[in-house]
Amino acid sequence: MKKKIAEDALKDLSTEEKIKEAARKLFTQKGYAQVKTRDIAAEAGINLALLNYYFRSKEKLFELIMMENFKKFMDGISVKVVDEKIPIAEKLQRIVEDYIDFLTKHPDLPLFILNELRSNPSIIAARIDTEVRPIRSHLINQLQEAIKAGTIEPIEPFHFMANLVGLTIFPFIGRPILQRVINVNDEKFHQLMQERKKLIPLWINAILHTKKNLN
Amino acid sequence: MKKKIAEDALKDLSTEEKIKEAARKLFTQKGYAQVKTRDIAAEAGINLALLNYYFRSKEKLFELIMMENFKKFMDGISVKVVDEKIPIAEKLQRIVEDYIDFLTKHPDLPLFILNELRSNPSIIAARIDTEVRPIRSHLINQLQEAIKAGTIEPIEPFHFMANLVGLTIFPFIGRPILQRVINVNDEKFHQLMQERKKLIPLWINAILHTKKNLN
DNA sequence: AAAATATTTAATCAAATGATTAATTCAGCG
DNA sequence: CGCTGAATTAATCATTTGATTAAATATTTT
Repeated sequence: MKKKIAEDALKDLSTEEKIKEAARKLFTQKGYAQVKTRDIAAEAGINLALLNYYFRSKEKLFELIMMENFKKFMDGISVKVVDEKIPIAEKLQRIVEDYIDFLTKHPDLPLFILNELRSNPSIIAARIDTEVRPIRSHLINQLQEAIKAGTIEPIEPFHFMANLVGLTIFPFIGRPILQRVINVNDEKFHQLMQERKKLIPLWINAILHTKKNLN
Repeated sequence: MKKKIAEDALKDLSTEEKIKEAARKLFTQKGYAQVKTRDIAAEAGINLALLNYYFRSKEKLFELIMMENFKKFMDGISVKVVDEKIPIAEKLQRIVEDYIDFLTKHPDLPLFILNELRSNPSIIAARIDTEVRPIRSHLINQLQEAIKAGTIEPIEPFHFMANLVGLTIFPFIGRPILQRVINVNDEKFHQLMQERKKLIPLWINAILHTKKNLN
């Protein structure tokens, strides 16, 4: 019964949770094939057999992490967006702000999801239909109403969505390249991401008022 | 000596080239760890031992593909951009058009590079310094001159670059999600990408004329 | 405390995987 | 042809890797 003096960072967790945390970290960072069960065991500081004892197999454990990650990713999008009847400009501000906060906390998630989606389209595909479509349709409807009302210029919903998501997520995905090319340190990077919370809505707004968006 | 009647698509190549092509396809699509040497041998239609005979090891072969991919990725950026003294608006048109054509031909490259860069920062880092910096500095210089001249509103070079690259590349990276969320078929997708050749420069231009780009 | 149950460990297994070897076939050349 | 080196093959090796087992330890229940 040695008293553990704040030993291994967050490691006063149960064995099961230690394994899951280690798996989450490694899988999310490197993907399924790159991570060996022994890596997870080492990272969690537990015996290899315990992984199978608690989670039956590497694949089962991965699927668990996968689903949790995907849920996280989706929740990051959907919060506070669906029901409220606020104007689109203000809604964009909230979406972008929330999602940049989210990406700051989970910078590895987008690449994980994109990779998973490429190598395993079917599993995630279904969840997109059920979980993302509602949000999309709500937002896109609002967009199209604004177009009809003449408030903004016509634009393909695909372009609108690609721009919104691209402007928000890409800096985090492309961070290693961008930061090196433009020569920006970590502190400056985060400062810039905070700026983008205000700037992206402005830019999207500018885009939505640019003529000749169609044809 | 059976006459091969246009047998296996592009497979009148030498054995060495067959292996390389198979490796390029699989590595670029799935990454190093997911691809087994036996997969490459099968895809190339050759005996497993030939892989080591020609390329010594899986790792050597991967590094070769890696470097070629990276070079491709960089050439995609740098063409026609550096020296010419054309105005920034027109230069953007060329960059975007060239790069969308390039991405249409090599849609798997961005994700490959981003993954490689995350798991292996050092190797590629050096090449960014030598190969990308010159282009960057030229383009950024031109941007900052335009800002000084009052032609465009002030903007952080990082934001400018992230927006340009993000708007151009992200639709290709996020294609599986976007296409499903917005419900766009493959033909429509390519049509939209062609549209973006004209639209992205317009949008960037709108962004560059948005006030309060800096806090 | 004793029994029962849950957790943990060390050792080992079987399959997968990267690599090598030795033998065989092929191609060019005198 | 018959020789020579390159190309190819089948078989095998050694290591890695996911998984299992049986024994040991800890915890809970009675």
